[in-house]
Amino acid sequence: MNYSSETFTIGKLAKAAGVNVETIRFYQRRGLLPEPDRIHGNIRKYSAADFARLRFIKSAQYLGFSLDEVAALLRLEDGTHCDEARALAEEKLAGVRAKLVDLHKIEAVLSRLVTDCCTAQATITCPLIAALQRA
Amino acid sequence: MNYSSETFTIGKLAKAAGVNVETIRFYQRRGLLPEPDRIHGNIRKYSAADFARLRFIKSAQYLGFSLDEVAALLRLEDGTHCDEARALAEEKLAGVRAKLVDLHKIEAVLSRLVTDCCTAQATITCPLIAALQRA
DNA sequence: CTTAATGCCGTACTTAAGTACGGAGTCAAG
DNA sequence: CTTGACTCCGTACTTAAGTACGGCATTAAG
Repeated sequence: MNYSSETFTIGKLAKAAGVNVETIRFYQRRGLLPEPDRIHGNIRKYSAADFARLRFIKSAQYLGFSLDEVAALLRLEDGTHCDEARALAEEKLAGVRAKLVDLHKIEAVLSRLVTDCCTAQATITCPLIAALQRA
Repeated sequence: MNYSSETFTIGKLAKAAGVNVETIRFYQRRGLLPEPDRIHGNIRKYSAADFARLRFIKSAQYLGFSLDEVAALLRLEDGTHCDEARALAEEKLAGVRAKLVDLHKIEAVLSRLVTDCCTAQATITCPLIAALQRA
């Protein structure tokens, strides 16, 4: 009966994608994954397409898209809404660049703090904490 | 009676520090701010020191410290635990640098996605979404 | 045939960092 | 002396993205 090697139970899919079983059920409730066919009465049967979709979700998430945004992206999946997808991506990109600017500043402050700390042994208060109080 | 210009009500302090009144009460419950003296029976009276401490919390938070870590930092305030403060900062710094690496990668992917999108009008599917599916 | 592993389901819990709410008391200005 | 703005308190709610739980059914292995 099981002529296709490309079907997964929920457990297999979870393991393959490196996520928790509950996460898949959760994505289903959120509408990010379609309710799959069932076999043997009640067991969810996933296809390679489901696996790809799960990977898509995880990639987009890594790129900073929230699950709501991923859902939006998935709704544009037919390729006729290129502009909208692009707008979403541009927004994300702007956010990422802003975050980069901030993180570079933070890195500078933190690394200065770390080098200052304990070089000035004479001072009574920790220079790191003192600096933070002035920051 | 009010001979000091350096006292705040909770509302004034909140406004001065740019936070919500409830946030101050919340920080008090978390032990990040001391319970202040009360005047007129029951009104919290804050000092410039409280204001400084609040600024400290917000700076540290901006640098990526969680409230728990801020609390730890504040416990080291006497300056005799420079090493520990430094260790915390070094940990944060490592985290920030890792995040920077990731964000740079993400920026590259996203900006390529954005430029690819809609340049290849011939394709049926949106290149952005297709790329994400392969990512 | 039995037992351990899965699967199913709905519901509740988690974490972080606040925000909001409702009712009561108080204070300063007009 | 009243009105509107603060303040007090404890409790409950919020958001995001899951995770965990408990009870029951099914299934694969030994």
